[in-house]
Amino acid sequence: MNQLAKITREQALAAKAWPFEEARRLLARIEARKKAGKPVDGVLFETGYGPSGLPHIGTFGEVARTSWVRHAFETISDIPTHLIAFSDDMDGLRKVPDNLPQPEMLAANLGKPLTAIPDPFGTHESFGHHMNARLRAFLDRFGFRYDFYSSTATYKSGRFDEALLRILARYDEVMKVMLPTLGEERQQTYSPFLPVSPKSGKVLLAKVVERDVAKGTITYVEEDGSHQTVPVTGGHCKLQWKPDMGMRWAALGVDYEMYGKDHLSQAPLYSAICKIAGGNPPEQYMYEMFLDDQGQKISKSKGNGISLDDWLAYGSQESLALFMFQKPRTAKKLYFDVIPKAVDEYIAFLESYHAAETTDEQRLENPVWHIHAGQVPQERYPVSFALLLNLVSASNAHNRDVLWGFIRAYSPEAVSPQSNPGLDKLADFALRYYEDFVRPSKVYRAPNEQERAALADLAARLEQLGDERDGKIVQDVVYDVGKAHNFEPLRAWFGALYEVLLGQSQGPRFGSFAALFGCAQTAAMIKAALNGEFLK
RNA sequence: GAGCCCAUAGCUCAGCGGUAGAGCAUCUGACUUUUAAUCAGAGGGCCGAUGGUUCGACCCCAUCUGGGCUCACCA
Repeated sequence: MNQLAKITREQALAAKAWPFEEARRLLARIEARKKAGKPVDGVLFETGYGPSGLPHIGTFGEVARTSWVRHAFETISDIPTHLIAFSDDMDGLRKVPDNLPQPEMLAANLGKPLTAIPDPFGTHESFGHHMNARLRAFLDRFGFRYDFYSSTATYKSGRFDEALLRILARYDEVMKVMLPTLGEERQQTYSPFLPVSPKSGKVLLAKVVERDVAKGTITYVEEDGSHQTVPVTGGHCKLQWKPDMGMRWAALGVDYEMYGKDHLSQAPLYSAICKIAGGNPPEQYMYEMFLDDQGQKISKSKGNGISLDDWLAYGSQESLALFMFQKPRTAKKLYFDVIPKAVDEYIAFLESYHAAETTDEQRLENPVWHIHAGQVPQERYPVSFALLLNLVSASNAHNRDVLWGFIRAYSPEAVSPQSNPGLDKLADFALRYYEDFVRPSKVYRAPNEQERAALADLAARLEQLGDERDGKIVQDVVYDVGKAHNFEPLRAWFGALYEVLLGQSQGPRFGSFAALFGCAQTAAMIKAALNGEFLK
């Protein structure tokens, strides 16, 4: 039961699953710090978030993956860990996002920090605060452990001041790093410091004409052409995105950060700035981007691929976590068809985790150990999700009770929604899948004269059966009716049943279906079909 | 141009140092009072190419070829 207690540090140190590989890199970093005589009071993980858009499936992936490394680290070391979820809420709003209320209000506030713009939803202190709350709700929903940091609040608190002043003092070095990465035009006006205009409140991409290291100020050209002097500290200036990341690494002492491949080429810049700001760049891990079924990059504007909500509508959270766990450095296709596979793979990993012959060493390599942070649930899934999906579409089982009837009939061992809540959830996913994908493709047809008479006959016979639950007896009746009405071959009779009643060309054994669905209910269903109610 | 990823059965992929695997598809059989489902089994791979390391390589290293993606403006 308590697998966690049996795992030894030696086993964890030898484990090959990628979070352990990462944890060992991190441990080596910390050992080096100890050797250098520097204090080691904790290990800091960071994940970043841009709050001008809602959290999405990638946000989940990044935080989940970082959390797995964190947990792996905790099993090989007693050094305390922290994970910062950092929100870039001081960024100026560059364009009005789609699908938000009050676009004209947002347009009027373009350029201002997100935390200085009213909340278009009207529920929070600012737009930034609103989005931060959404992020936190998102992270809490999945039970992530984290410390939330607001960029605005951190700048204002002075926590970045020391690093900011160092960057001001070593301005030329910063420019030497940054300028080669910029276009010729941008080089003319570039400054790592973006002043927050005392006049307009906007975060300005302004040309800096003077620096005073002793006073800790810069003088820049305002939008109206005047010269303005502001401190670089205390939230009066924000750093450009790339230096911002490096400065933050230095100021907060970040030890570990992941990013998508789109950041890869920028990463050396972050590290260079971090060193200039007096820090030691963190261990970094690049993960690949997701592709759609055509192999194209998933982007919000294209609307290809699937969203987090899509996944969670048809598959479990655990299955999504498993997908994120597997091969982070391979560009994987993320589209609808991978969900059932991920769900069943999760079930398979769960089974093998609990199998008697599985060793603790093997358990450490099993994704479910990571996904559940060592506390792997005992639940069993004797029926696969693939079978459930087949069952629900083949059986027309569009309500839970009927579906559970089929599940019991198919399961090799006793199951119930109470004792198998996970399976019950899968049943819900299967039902939703049915509603969204199977039902719309159904095509009902009207019965011909022969079929009409037979169906009426069958309805009457079913009513006589009352609450008969033996599928065989009911099947005999169905067969009799077909014979009595001279269907040749007899399969035409069954075909008619499916096409008229279920709107599909194939279906479950009809007797079993009627027995589970209820003979009386089935009779009522036949009558409804005869009345043409399915043809609309 | 720079960098990253991928290349294994018809398809989608797993395997990452010790005699080639799964799912789907195909075929055969069993069961079935239609089909489907289910169960059992079969066929199908010079593991992209060439060198190297090794007693031994799909697995490690180098080079090459093909495909894909990311960054080259702004965050």
